Amino acid sequence: MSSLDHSLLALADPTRRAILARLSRGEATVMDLAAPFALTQPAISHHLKVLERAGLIERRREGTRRPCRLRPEGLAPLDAYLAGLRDAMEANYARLDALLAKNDDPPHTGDPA
Amino acid sequence: MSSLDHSLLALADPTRRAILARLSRGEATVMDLAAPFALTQPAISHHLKVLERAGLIERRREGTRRPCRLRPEGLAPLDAYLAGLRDAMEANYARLDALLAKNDDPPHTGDPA
DNA sequence: CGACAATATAGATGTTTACTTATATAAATC
DNA sequence: GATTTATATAAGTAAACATCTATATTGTCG
Repeated sequence: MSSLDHSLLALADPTRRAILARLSRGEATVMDLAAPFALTQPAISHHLKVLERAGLIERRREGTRRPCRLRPEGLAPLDAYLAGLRDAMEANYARLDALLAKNDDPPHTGDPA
Repeated sequence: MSSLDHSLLALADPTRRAILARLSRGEATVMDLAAPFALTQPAISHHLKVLERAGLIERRREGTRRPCRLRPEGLAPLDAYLAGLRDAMEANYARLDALLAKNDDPPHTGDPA
């Protein structure tokens, strides 16, 4: 599974985005995160694993706690993909525009009604 | 459901990203798209509906065909979200860095080994 | 070492999602 | 108007996912 898959799957869940939003206000432990979300601790642990696999967060050990924090580099694969996709979209759009502009006389497919 | 949800859910599926990649080489009909993907036509139709709901593609009528093409504006919600997330991540990171730099003497938690 | 605290893992369950086949709709062509 | 072509919708199924409860792990403190 590609890094892009992991990133997009991680972000596709609203709970995980909420966790990221919470983490953007600073480090938090699993219990910290579980509280505002009306979810059990195992559920949060699982979400954190998904976010970690995606490279969007990282965790350190602090005694029995495992505080998480955001990991900015984790966005790189997504950024790269979106940049490429945007380029492709705009290039394609420009090409279509050019094509449509050229076709003042309709082709053999009875196209413009 | 937010526009962001729709975008991320749409992109989270590899088949749908492959469809976008194919569309970046130009317009295509449902049958055009079904061929290289070893999927049935209804499956593709469903994926196209998801992509359209996300605003990532648009379709026109051409007789009995429904050619699809990419829709660049569709990326705006995602771009906005990612920009905000990146800012939050970097701000948080900078804040942590500052914090760690200030703590040359370790705190009461036996932190740096 | 024993009890407690924070997190992880396992197993089970309900819901969603991707997919299939079969059928319906819509437009073109004869 | 009947047949064919392109797509959409419906109904069913299997796999994936988020979630829970229960339990295991790991580290701290008395």
